[in-house]
Parts: sequence; C-alpha cells; structure tokens
Amino acid sequence: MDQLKLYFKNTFGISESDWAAFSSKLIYREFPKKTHLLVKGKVENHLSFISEGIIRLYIPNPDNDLTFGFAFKGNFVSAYDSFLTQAPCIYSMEAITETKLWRISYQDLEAVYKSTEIGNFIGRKAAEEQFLKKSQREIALLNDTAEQRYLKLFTERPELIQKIPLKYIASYIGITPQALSRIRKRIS
Amino acid sequence: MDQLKLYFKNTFGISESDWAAFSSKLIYREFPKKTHLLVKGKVENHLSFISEGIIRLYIPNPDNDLTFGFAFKGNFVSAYDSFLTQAPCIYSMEAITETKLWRISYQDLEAVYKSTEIGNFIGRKAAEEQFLKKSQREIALLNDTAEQRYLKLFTERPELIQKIPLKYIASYIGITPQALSRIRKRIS
DNA sequence: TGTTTTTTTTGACAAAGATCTAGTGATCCG
DNA sequence: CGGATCACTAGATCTTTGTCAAAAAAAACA
Repeated sequence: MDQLKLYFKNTFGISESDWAAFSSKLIYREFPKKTHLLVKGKVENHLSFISEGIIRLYIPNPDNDLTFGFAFKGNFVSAYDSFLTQAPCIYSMEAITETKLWRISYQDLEAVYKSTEIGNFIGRKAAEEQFLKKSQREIALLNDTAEQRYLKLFTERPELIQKIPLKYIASYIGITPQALSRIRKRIS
Repeated sequence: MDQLKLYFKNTFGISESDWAAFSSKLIYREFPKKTHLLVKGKVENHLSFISEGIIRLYIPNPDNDLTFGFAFKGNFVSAYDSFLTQAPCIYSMEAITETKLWRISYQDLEAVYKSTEIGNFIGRKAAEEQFLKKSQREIALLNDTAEQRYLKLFTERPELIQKIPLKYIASYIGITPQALSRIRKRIS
C-alpha cells in the first residue's frame, strides 16, 4: 500500500488525513492468472490500483476477441465508463498474469469525494488521465503504422511486453497474429 | 440560447437559479468559414456550445494535416485536454462552415463550479462524455473497416457530412483521399 | 466572367495486411 | 510421461490501401 500512498502524495499532494479517509476504504485482492476482474454485461463497481500483474481489456467474440487495452503494475484500472455510468460493461477484463491490487468500491469512493477536500480534484484528474490516454491512442491509430505501434509498445514497456501473448498485442495494435509475426521477423 | 437552456434542463436537470448563474457568463461569438477557434500552441480558454456550424479538429502538418475530429451544431466543443490542464494545445480547431456559438471562459466556469450545486456534476459528466466518445472511436478504429467507418459517419450525420470536404473525412477515417474516392465509387 | 487554385477522381503499380492452410513448438493437464 | 490444446510461424493468394502522376471537376477570386 506504501506504493499507492507515495503515488497519491507525489501526484496529487494528498494530506495525511485525506489519505487516511481514502485508504481505510481500500480492499486488497488477488486474481490468479486467467481469471476475470470483470465480465461483459456486469456493472463495474471498483476502481483498482495494480500493485502486481498485467490486465487485459477486451470485447469477447466467438471467433476472436478484440483486445483494446492493457493495464500494468503501478497504474489504475477500471472499466471506467461502466464505473462512472454504473451501466453494464460492454467488455471484459482478465488477469494475464497473477495480479495483486488494492481497490475501492463505487459507493465508498463517492463518500470520499464528499468527505475529503481533494476528492473531486482527484476524480477529475483520473477522468482527464483516461481521456488523454484515449486521445493519444486515437492519434497513434490514425497516424502510425502497425509496425510503429508495435515498436512504441515495445520501447515503452520493455520487460512487461514479454509476458503478454503476441496474439493479444496483435489485436491491440490492430492487425492479425500472422501479420505481427511477419513484422517481428522483419525487424529482428 | 434557448437551445442551450433546454439541453441543460433535459440532460442535467439544472435549476433556474443555477442556469441564471451559468448563462450570465456565456458570451456569443461568430466565426466565419475557414477561421480558427484555436491555433496549435495556444491554451484553450473556452468551453463552447455550437448553435450553428461545423468545426474541424486537426494536427497541422506541412504536407498533410491529420484531422481527428469534428464537432457539430448542438454539441459542446473545446480542446478539452488543453482546457483542463491549461497547457498549450497540440492541435488546431477550424470552422469548416460559418459558426455561431455560446462560450464560457475557464475562469468563469471555475467560478460556476464553486457557486452552483450542479457545477461539479456537469463538469464530470462533460469529461465522461468526452472519454466515452474516444472509447467508442478506439473500438471503431480497431474493429471496423474504412468503408464501415465512412458509412457510419454517413448514416449518423446525413446532412452535415455533405458540407465537409472529403479529404478531411478521409483523414478522419484513417485513409487517403484517393482510397476514400474508390470506396465511394464502389458503394454508389 | 474568366482565370487560378483547390478538391476530387482515375489509373497503374507497389506495399501492407487479411485469409486460408498447415506445420512447429510450447504448455497444460490427466 | 504423453496426448491434447494453444500459441506462434510460415507460405500462397487475394483484397485493400498507399504512392505517384495526371486529368477532371469544383470552388475561390479578381
């Protein structure tokens, strides 16, 4: 939990008392490899901070899933749209590796928003961060080639990428596993 | 302005007194065709509600711009990331057709957030809406073909699309004007 | 209006990726 | 350990899109 406290101190300048209010609501959970944090159709009820592991966000399909996102150690993860609207989620979230996280429920976070000074500020920053990530990805999908997107992922997350099956990475960058295999051959 | 009031009443259930506080800060502006609402490098200082016109959001490039978004009559428009962070904007916004809008400044909106009950709620909803739009677009860019993206835009905005030069639409759906021309020929 | 500029279309060819098929290697599980 | 399943690689072929070049159409402007 120290990791999380440090993050809140450094990023948002949270006070000791606000941290106490927030952290008292955090619950620790572990998800074994290949288990689901959330299944399509359910409402997301948590905002989670990943202390260990890799999560895959995907739209399940009988023939092949559409993997559109990953979340790593040290970041927040949530089906944020479903969390905010409290509407059923249109995608699933699965632990690719054994995952350990701290999470807060929707109800408890709402309470923190109301009871602490910094709550709403953090809520807005979180939304903004999610929005910015999507904006950058939009540009990448429009402007970069599949090869550039692969290399970017590779340089940004050198050690973590090795633990993600290539077929998920292929889907994420918008090509088939066969095409990614060829790209890897070409650049090696 | 009635259009805007109706929107706030229906969507957020805003009270008469909150509306009075908010609307007193709104300023009316017109932008002739091909003029800029914001130029790359400047800080976005407004949140605008379009009562008439079409806006294009794009990253300027010497050889060819990357158009990544449009905003239409009846919607909000803002370089929302720059607006929230008050950092220089990495893209430009241009009126494709003559545009009329009501807008509020960053400072005035902050004041409304503090002075009205519903301010923060609206702010969060706006962020959520922007985030959801980007999420849906991400899925479309990964999952749909260029042709499907063109047809979607065409069916969602039948009359408005006709006013947007095809080269901008091509950029938006992620292909060259030549490729779009071929698609249009094929489906006609 | 006529001229200039911009936008759109077209054609030929190259490149990237999809699809289908299959082989190989790794991993899972009884 | 050994069979079964899953992940990755590979080749052949087809489709889509990019690129380069140029013509045609439309819009801007004097």
